[in-house]
Amino acid sequence: MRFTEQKMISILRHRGYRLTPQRRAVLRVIASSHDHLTPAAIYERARQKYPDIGLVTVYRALEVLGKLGLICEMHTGGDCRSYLMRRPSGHHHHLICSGCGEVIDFADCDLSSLEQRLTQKTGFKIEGHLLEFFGRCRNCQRVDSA
Amino acid sequence: MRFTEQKMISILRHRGYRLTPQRRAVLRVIASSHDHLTPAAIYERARQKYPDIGLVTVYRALEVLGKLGLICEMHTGGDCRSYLMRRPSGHHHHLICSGCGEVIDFADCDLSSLEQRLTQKTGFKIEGHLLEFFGRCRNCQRVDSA
DNA sequence: CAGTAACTGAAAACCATTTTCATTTATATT
DNA sequence: AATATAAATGAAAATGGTTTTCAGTTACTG
Ligand SMILES: [Mn+2]
Ligand SMILES: [Mn+2]
Ligand SMILES: [Zn+2]
Ligand SMILES: [Zn+2]
Repeated sequence: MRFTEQKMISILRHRGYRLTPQRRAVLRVIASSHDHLTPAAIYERARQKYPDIGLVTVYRALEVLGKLGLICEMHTGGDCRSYLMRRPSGHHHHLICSGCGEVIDFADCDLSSLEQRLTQKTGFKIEGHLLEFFGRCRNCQRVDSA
Repeated sequence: MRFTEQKMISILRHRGYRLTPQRRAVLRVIASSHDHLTPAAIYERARQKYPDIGLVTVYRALEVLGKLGLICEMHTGGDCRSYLMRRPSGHHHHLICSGCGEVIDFADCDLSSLEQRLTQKTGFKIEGHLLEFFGRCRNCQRVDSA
C-alpha cells in the first residue's frame, strides 16, 4: 500500500503548503516510480514534465515531503550519501544488493524485545531505529560464482 | 573488550603497512578515546601528539584502519554525515541520543530469524546489516519534561 | 482582482572528502 | 651504516552533493 499522488497533494495542502507545478512534478515522479531515487534522479525525471525546474527546488520539495512523512531516506552502509526515496506508506526497511543496487522493501521487523532490553539496561526512551540489510541478490550470486 | 594500541600496531605491520608517526598518532587517539569521533576530531587530537600531521593523512589512516577492520562507521538517521569512530573489537550497534548525541554500544542483536525469513522470501544471500536505535537518554528525558 | 507571504531559480557559498603531485621516509637489502 | 625503492605524506586544488542568499515570481486569501 502506498500513498497516491492525490493523497499526497491533499496532505500537502491540508498542512498549509502551496501546490506549485514544481511540487506537482516532484510528487508525480515519486508517486509513479517503483525505485528508490536520488535527488539528482528525481530532478532529471521532473524536468521531463517541467523543464525549468531547478535542482534546488527539488531539494526543497523533498524537505517538505520529508516533514510530512511522505518519503524517507535510505542509508547504504558504505560511503553513505543519504538517498532519498519513494516510500510505501508505513514503517519499513531495506534489503540492498551490494552488487547491482537492487532494493527490496520489507516491513516486518520485530525489534520490540530488543528495544525493551535496551531500555531496561540504559534508561533510554527509544523512539526509532534504522535497520538495513546488505547482501547479494540471486542474479549477483550467480555472477559471483561464475 | 577492545584492541590495544599495540595489537593494532601489530596488525598494521603484519599486513604490510608501514608504521609512521602519523599513523601512530591516529592510532593512539582512537585507542585512548572512549567516544565516537569524527575525522576532524581525530585530527585535532592527533595534532597534539604530532602537530604537523595533515587532515588528509588522518583520512588516509582511517581508510587503512577501516580495511583492517579496526574501526567502523556510525550512521545517524538524520543528515547522515558518516561518522568514523573507535570500535570495540566485535560486531556491534549503537543507541544514539537525539538530544545530546550520547552513544551507547551494544552487541546483542539477534536478527537471525528475520534474516532467515528474508532469505527465504527473496533469495538474497545476506552478508551484513546496519542497526541503530534513536531515542532520548535519561538526562535529556528529564530536560524534555521540564 | 489585489495584497502578501510563500515559493522559485541562478549563482555563490559551504564543507567534508578526494585527488594530484612533488617531496619525504620507513623498511628491506646490501 | 649506507643505499634503493615503494609507500606515505602534506599542501593545494578539485570534487560534488547540499545549502544559502537574494531578487524576482506566484499561489492563495479575502
Ligand atoms: Mn523503501
Ligand atoms: Mn560503537
Ligand atoms: Zn544484485
Ligand atoms: Zn541525551
